[in-house]
Amino acid sequence: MTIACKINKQMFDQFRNKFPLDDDKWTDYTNCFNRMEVPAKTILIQEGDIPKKAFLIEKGCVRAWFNNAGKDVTFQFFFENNTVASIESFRKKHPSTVTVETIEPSVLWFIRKEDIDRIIAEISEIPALRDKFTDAIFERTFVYMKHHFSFIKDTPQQRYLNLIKEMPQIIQRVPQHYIASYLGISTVHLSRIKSQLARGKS
Amino acid sequence: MTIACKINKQMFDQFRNKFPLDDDKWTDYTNCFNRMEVPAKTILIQEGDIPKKAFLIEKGCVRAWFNNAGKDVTFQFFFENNTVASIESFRKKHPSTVTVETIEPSVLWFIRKEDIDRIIAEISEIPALRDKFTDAIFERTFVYMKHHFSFIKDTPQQRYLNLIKEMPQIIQRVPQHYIASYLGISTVHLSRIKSQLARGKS
DNA sequence: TGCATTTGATAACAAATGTTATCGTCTCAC
DNA sequence: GTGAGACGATAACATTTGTTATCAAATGCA
Repeated sequence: MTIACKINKQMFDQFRNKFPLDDDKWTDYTNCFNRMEVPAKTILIQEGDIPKKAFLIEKGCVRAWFNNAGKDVTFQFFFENNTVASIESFRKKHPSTVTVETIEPSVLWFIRKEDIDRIIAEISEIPALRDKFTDAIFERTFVYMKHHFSFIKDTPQQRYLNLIKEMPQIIQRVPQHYIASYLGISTVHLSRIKSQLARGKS
Repeated sequence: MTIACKINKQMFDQFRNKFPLDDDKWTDYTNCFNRMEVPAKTILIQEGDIPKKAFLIEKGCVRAWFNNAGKDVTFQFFFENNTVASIESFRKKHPSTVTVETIEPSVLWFIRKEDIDRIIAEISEIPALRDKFTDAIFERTFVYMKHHFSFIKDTPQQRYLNLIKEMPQIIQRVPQHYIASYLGISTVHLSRIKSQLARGKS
């Protein structure tokens, strides 16, 4: 099921100029990534396990979800070039509170936690890269802040409109009941919102 | 209205052992903080302005809120020993998207952005302190993640119960309509939740 | 002290949202 | 192919939540 190899790293070329590293280090780091192709509904991280890997998506899409009173609640979606990790588990060494699962057949690059830790430790000594890392964490924080904002102030319809504005592809690629739980509403209500919008526009 | 001074830094002693710094640096850093006493409803950061200061609360409480279609929506509460800053504005040099305002008469210590930037740059060269800083950002991220979780999966009543569990003091110290908007519900509904809980328990 | 304002509870009604059930379409494994 | 299950729309009804209005108590300020 999993086909891993260490060749064909041209996928990473698009990121090359973003990291001021010499070629040796670059090769070292990109060599930590292993390619894998998996079908839809493959579980990458299991809720309750301590995750040992993070993933970069070359092709496909992925969701993070958790079980709430028997129902599955989707927490986040990931698409091409997103990195997927249970950052809270990585940081706190707790079991993951979410399951991470492919939605489509996907091409992923995985990297082991030991390697991530080493790379972070190394780049933290280089101010420019350390700042990049800090920026990345802040960006993630701001995304969640924005979600918090949105849940406090917006109606479900507005949240839906925001979502299709920010991730238009989501409509085509993600089953609607995942989107509904991500928005915190029932599938029936999402369906109603869609038909309202369709009627309103015609 | 603002009484600032540079003496009486014993307030900071409680944090002394958390920071592996020599005494000179410690004095340098704590000297960047200025004490101020302000009445309730003092605006510390104005929505739309580029904030120049951050605050540490010695005594009192503070809320961050923003204007949404004419209504004020409370985003976050702060109590003793919390630090208050518009981190997104600091990081991105954007105008603040929230107003920060005292709820009670408060004793605060403020620090200027230039000083923060210098201190962060300096401690980033010391691995132990750099890690503390990174941890702090992650912690903030996890708090917002938890909020996001909660809005997706919990009812308003559950969110209210969570809140009084995590910040019991909030009930005594914060007007209920601020709490309602923080929970994303109307004041009437919060009132109903409270009376339901009271009836259920008796 | 006394008055204006803020705060909070409650009722009545309106609107939003959830639940359950049904149906048609689509997809995918065999 | 084909049959089971996944998916999405819709209806009918139940429940939750919001809105507006009213009142009483608490609070702050002149």
